[in-house]
Amino acid sequence: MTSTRDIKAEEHRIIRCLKDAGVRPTRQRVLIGRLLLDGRKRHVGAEQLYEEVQTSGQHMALATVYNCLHKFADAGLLRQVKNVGDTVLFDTNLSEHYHFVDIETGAMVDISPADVTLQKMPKIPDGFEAESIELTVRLRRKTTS
Amino acid sequence: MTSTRDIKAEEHRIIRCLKDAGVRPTRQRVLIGRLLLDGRKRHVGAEQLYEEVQTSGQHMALATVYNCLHKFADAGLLRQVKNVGDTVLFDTNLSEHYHFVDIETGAMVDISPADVTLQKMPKIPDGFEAESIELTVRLRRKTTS
DNA sequence: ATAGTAGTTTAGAATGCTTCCAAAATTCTT
DNA sequence: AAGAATTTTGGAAGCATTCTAAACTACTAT
Repeated sequence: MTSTRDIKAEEHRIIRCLKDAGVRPTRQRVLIGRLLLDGRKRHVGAEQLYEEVQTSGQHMALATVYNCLHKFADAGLLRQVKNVGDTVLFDTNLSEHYHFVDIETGAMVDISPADVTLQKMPKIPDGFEAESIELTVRLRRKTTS
Repeated sequence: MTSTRDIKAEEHRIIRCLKDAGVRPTRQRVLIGRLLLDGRKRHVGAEQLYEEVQTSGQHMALATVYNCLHKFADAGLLRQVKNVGDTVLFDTNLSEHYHFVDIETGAMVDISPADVTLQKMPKIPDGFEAESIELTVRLRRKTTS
């Protein structure tokens, strides 16, 4: 059971979090913050998040969900994941890590950097710097033949 | 100067190549084969290839370009690249390698597997097998400040 | 508090890449 | 050369995402 007081406390935490990140805490952003910035590590798409918002009883334009996600990502509260399918996903796990991706379902599972060692790294071309390193292992369900 | 005879020889090479891959060598596929299966390693999108076809003086529906690219990829003549931007690219380099991607332009440069060492690899989840391992280094142009 | 202003939200339209469609054309087989 | 199967085609449709311009809301200075 989540009391009204708990919700208020949670809201304050989110509002502080948003302000610290330089993001104006609007009603919509606080709600999305509550859904995404709760410590759970997950990979969300706009459409899916939109549905979660509806389920929570609130309404919000789909465009707003997109706006928020991008704003959060720009502010460093989320990370945009670019390796997968047709749809853009956002990752609540901000620490360095990599991904397994099920090519059937698109489901993603994190790979801890402890499980991978990039011993030798290629030389970055002159005039550039690495913005991110993405390692993705695509998985196929084994044929049980 | 490319003689008519050279073109015929090239065409035969492509036709054999397609047949060997189990792909019916239609006029359109042979033309695209001439453009893509010439040994050059590059990353092409449908729209771009469509323009190359036009430039070559031939006509072909855009849908056919998409069809061909997918058919070629299914047949193992090309490799679909999934890490980048909004647009699907196909890679003529079939050997194992990774990519630098300029986040501004989307331009890609191959990374030789000789330049990277994946010393330790994460354990593949039960019931799955790795279909591919993608390593992408996103590059930002250095701010010359 | 209040008014002003800068930033946000909104619904729906617009975009752009890709796929679908059903008819016409082409390729392979016999 | 005829038949069967596969491809091509142009345009329509689909879909995730972005755009738009008007209404609204959060902050700031009064």
